[in-house]
Amino acid sequence: MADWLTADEQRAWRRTAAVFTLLPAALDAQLQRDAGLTQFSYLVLAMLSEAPGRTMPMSELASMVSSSLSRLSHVVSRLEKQQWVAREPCADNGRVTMARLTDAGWDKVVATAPGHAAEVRRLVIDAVGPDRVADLDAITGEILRRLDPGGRMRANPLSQGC
Amino acid sequence: MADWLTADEQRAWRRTAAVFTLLPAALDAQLQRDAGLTQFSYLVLAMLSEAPGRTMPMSELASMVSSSLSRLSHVVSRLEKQQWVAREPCADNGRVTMARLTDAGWDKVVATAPGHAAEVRRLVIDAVGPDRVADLDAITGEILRRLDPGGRMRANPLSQGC
DNA sequence: CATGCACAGTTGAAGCATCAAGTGTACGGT
DNA sequence: ACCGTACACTTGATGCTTCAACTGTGCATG
Repeated sequence: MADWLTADEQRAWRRTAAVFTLLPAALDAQLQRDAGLTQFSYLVLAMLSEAPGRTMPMSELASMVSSSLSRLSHVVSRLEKQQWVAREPCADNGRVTMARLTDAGWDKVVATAPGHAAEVRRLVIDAVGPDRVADLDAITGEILRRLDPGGRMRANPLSQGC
Repeated sequence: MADWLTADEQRAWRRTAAVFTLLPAALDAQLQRDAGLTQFSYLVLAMLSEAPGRTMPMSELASMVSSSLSRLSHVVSRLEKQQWVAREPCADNGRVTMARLTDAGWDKVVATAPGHAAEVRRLVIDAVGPDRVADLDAITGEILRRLDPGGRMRANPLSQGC
């Protein structure tokens, strides 16, 4: 079977692929264990916690967390059941729905963020070392440019301290 | 809300997190569209295609693709239904099951690999540029060391030319 | 103001992943 | 030979994600 990448490229990609398998699993495991949250649902809460009024239209939130509206809608339904998020119609525009972080949701984020941030630091930031954080930033920036040619991406932050 | 990472670290992490959302989705989309395969199921086929005799014990295969035995078992069941993989008992050891890539499975890999490799090159290798492939290799290597402290990881290659 | 179209969002079904439990095989000790 | 334990899986249920279809709102056009 032909080699489509050079040996060096292949090694780099194989390692990258392994990280793509293991890192999300590790971060999910920490959040699930300590907070009963998915990385994704945590991200949703975290983004809301930074929004003005802790409130955002669903579609804006969806683009912030890089998800489909459908996926977000399902997740918000679950978060609503736990009373961490509330849905409200928008006065200005009849077809937008606002997602608002409740006080309980805020408390949840506050309780969850430090542990998650620590895990991110341990597994990523400290792992690559202070010298290489800039390289990581540059590399992921280049890849993002390919993935999101329009540059339409929002920050997609894992939020406060993450 | 306190900042648990410095501004530089945070930016690097947010970009990284965005890549972790978008890149697997992009690669999955290509494979799904062109071959009706998941990235994971393709990886399983690809690993088998490189094994001697195109055959491997389930548990070895699982560690190669960094998955639980449970997940692998479900996926192999599906691949078996499509006649791409066959399960066979092992003569030497009554408790191992061998997974074997069938001829049809081999053909499937051959048909699928080039397109997938091209997408990997486009989105990752060419995106980071030849100068930075070594950096990518180093960074992912460091992260892997944290994720897999025992060093028990297999190569986790995306195989031929990927 | 009627028609058509695009946008914002929801819903239900189907597929895949994860978890907990179960089966059966090897192996160590007694 | 017997027992307990650890290993190599498999299976079924549950939950999340994705996909396709649907509702309802705004907006442009004639």
